[in-house]
Amino acid sequence: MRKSTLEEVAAAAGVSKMTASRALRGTPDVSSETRQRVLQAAEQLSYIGNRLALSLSSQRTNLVAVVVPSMSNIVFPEVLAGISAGLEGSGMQAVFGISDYDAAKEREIIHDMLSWQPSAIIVTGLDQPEETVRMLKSAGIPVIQVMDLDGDPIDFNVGLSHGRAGEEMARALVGAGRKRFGYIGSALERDLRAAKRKAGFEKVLKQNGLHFVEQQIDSTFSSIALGKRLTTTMLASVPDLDCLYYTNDDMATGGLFACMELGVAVPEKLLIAGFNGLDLASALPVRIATSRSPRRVMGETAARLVREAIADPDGSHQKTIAFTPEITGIT
Amino acid sequence: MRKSTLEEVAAAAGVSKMTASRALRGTPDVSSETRQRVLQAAEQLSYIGNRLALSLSSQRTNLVAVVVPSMSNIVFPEVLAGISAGLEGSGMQAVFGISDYDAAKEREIIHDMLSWQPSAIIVTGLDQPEETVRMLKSAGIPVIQVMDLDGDPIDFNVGLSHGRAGEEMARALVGAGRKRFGYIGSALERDLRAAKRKAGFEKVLKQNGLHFVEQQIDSTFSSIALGKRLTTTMLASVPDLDCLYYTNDDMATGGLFACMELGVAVPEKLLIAGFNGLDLASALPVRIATSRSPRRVMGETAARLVREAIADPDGSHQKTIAFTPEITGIT
DNA sequence: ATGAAAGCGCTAACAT
DNA sequence: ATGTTAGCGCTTTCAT
Repeated sequence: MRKSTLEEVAAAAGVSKMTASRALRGTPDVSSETRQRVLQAAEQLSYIGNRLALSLSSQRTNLVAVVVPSMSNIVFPEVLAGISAGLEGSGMQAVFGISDYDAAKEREIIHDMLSWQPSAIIVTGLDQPEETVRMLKSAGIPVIQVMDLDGDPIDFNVGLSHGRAGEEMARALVGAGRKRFGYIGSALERDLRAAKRKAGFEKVLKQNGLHFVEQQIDSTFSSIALGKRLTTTMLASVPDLDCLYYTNDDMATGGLFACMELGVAVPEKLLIAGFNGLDLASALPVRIATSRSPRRVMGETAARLVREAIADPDGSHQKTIAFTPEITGIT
Repeated sequence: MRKSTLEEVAAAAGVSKMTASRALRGTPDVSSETRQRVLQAAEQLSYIGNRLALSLSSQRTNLVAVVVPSMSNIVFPEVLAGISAGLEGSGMQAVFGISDYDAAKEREIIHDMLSWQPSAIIVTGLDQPEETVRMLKSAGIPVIQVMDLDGDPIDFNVGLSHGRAGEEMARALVGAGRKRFGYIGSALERDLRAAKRKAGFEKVLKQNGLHFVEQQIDSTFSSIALGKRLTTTMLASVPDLDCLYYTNDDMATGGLFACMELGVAVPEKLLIAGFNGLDLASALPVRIATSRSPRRVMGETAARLVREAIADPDGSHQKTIAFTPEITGIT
């Protein structure tokens, strides 16, 4: 079955293209009788409007491009869900791209997405290289950078400070009396926000005359299995740690599982700390420490900024919205 | 900065639109000197081609629409990752939509996506209502239904039989000597594949003169927390079960955590069985039974079918590709 | 190797 | 309430 066009629908209804277009879009000034005929003709022909033509002609796509580093860590789908929910009812639609934590790929994907003429673009983090920044700036649409706060925003910024999150966690753990710290990480050269947390954490350790007694950083991405493996290894060589800080909750959960198998008492002997505040973490049979980040809300907030910026392009809007993660699991 | 057009690039390079277009796309018959001038002009103007115009004019978008029910269950991102990877290098690009396990929303999203004139469409499952099926059929593009096998495919089909997966799991558990079965589920009226697994499981139980001694089905979606809660409740009222079958691994993991807190020996006293074969499940300190489904490979396979169908639209292609889940964790 | 004309399917702007 | 004209930015086709 060939794709039918507006012209064919119009012909079938015995009206002009323009009238058919109006009827289909629900413009008020069409007689209800005519509208009926057009709708019926469209139905009859299984007509589906061509948005390429629509958007090219009307000069707006109502597309919101969103670029995240990964889909395999549940936090990003959660942000996306927040964005989608926040866009609901606005007539705008989110389109997602994955950069795989790769700056070059991110540049390419942003370029690709911009070629679809989105009405706004949401990207992850503030650490895009200069060339990408230039591209985003010259796109002439609202740019929202989400999830991080440590850096210079291009335009709008919704996120939290990962440096501070690391600091606060260290402060809380030191305050809880922990002294012999280890660090277990993954892909820090790519996951820059995780690196910022680690840096903040170390800074506070230093202020307290402490340091990481041992650290192990893998080059692959975070996963429960990796956290488990690295923890097993580390505890074999340095059994007297009393606190382990991880890239995130996935890694920390793996660490907890390792402890359970090894019979290490958590948190009495060893306190385990991650980041994110995943649902998984709070269901665990043993409590681990974590910083709860409002991922869905950040997505919803980014969507709200998009809507406001598009509804009133010349208005003066609040450019930065900061969130503070809440630390849980330390008793 | 206003968006620049091909015409402006051409003017800046002192050539016609057509020559500029050829140079930018790398058509062979352009003098390298001219090409240089055009590329430089484009660079200078931060030119980004307008794909709306490109696609409208050339009559192909190279878009592959993909509709999945959810993003909050990691299995779908995994399928998407497989699709994206399988499309790499083909010049085609995946675009994702989420139906929230809602047939009406799915219909709407498919309609929306079709209006972008994708070159192919991948949808989840075989249970679309008639109207949606009609829409897909009349789209005139390859349709690939993924993840399920139990039903009548519209066109291409890549998946596994969830009915059989349930049967096989029941067979294995009965074979392992389990007798007092319970079922813990969630949102079965929406997650039809989970319902098929349960039906297959019950069929085999019946063949063996057995049945679910107790079942608890919540109307919300699966999660670790929900599995934990339902399990705690069920074990309080029926403590003598020796096997619990769950919607999926998330629920089963919650069940395991409940058992750990209650001090119920897994699997000695109670065997816990899920579905999916998540990485999470294999990292658990205690082994649970599961059916490992090849999610990423199904995505890659769907992408392969898309490429083949588009490369050779009139060729005769294999229409159905079946996978068999592997059962693990039963000793 | 380069250019001119026509058109993809729709809507904005202006009639009537 | 309906129709006409022009044009969105690009590629296709046909010249040269």
